[in-house]
Amino acid sequence: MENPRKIKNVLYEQVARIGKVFSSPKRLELIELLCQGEKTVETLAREAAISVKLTSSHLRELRMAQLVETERQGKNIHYRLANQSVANLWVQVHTLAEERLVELQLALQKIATQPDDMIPNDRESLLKAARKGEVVVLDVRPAEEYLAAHLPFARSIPLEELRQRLAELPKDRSIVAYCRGPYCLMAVDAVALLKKEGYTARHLRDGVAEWAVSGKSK
Amino acid sequence: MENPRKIKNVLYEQVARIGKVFSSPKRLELIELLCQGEKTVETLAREAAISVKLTSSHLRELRMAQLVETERQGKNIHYRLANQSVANLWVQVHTLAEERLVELQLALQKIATQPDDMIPNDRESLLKAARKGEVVVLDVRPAEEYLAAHLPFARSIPLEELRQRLAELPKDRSIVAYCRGPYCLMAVDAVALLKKEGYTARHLRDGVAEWAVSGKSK
DNA sequence: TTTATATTCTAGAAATCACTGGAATGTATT
DNA sequence: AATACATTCCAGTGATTTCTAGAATATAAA
Repeated sequence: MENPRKIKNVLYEQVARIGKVFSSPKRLELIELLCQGEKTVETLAREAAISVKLTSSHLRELRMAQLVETERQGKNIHYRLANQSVANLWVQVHTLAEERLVELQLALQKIATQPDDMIPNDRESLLKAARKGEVVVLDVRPAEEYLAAHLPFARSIPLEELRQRLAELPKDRSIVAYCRGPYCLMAVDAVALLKKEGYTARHLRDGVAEWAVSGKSK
Repeated sequence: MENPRKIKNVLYEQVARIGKVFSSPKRLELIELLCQGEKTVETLAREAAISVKLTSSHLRELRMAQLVETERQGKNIHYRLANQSVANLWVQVHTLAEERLVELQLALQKIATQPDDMIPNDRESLLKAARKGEVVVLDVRPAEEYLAAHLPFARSIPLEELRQRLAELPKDRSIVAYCRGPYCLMAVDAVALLKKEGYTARHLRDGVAEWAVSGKSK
């Protein structure tokens, strides 16, 4: 048996490899995007608003920590999370951050313009209402992300197409929009647009990854 | 409303503050120690085998990320985790690391000398056997850690005292020892000692923090 | 075969981090 | 009041990280 101290050092160093991945804001944003489904480097770069080169080097870190897998499809390389635990860990980390960091709580308050716009996280009753058709659950993310995974009973109208496709939505029922999660502004924008057009609309704070942690996504 | 990109940057930067804490091997070890209960700086330094100064500076990082709380008791300052979510996150991080990193799996194999020494993680049946008194669940951590929290039905004999207190243990029943978790060697040592002395002994891979994640610790 | 496209690799600059030693702070003991 | 003890703060050094720019690679299209 080797020196116990050396063995321990190896163990904690290995765990720290995972922690390191979650220590950079840009990488966190890439992970959140990958929680929405597999994406190419170019797409990730565009959606995270950073250069392709920088995206590639952050993805390299994710690869070296075995947290993503890649697959070449023609000219593009598609990245996806290695498994559901990675998405779960992202949710745990940002949830803990929201619990503990006042600065984050304050920044989040800036997003939710009116408090009434956000519905409480009572998943059971939302699910029930959605099943009965009392509310329309609206996924405003890009169509590919909806196809990769979406909440039960959700309909897809990407934010970009929402203005033209308003007619598809009923005015006599409450609309609940959601997007990638609490740091995504698409659902907020969707609600603002819908309310201006005379709809009853609120938005859901959580995205698919957050729901999955509670074991209710589809 | 401000520039959405700037708001997002603030959000991810804040979450990264939490991630950064988990990106250093020494800090991870300190967190694991704090999962066992509150401790002084000196104790943490000794148990993590690093200098008090370095311990203090790592604890400073934990404090600045609001993940620990401190309380002065006489000459000493006691550190404790801010809440259970911090311990849960540690468990999630090391579990993911064990899932994904071959290097970690290999290093862990070096610890568990004989595979039979470790019992499978069937918590229900262990609990049942412990309740009936068919097995003795033995906590070999220091007494303070046992007092802070321990598994149901567990008895405390710190590893240091085990040799002198062997008589307290029955030879006709199976003994299941546990310690701080999978990276702690105390339970392994305890089992080695017990087997040499003619006891039937195995060890539990998980510690209190790992059990708490499944909601079964006391 | 040439050209365009998507991605990675390499090198370098600026910022940050881990760690060490010395000084400072705050509490308990004498 | 003086001393000892536990802990933190500060300054400095070497290592690491983030990001940018240029070169290299691999595939698809012409």
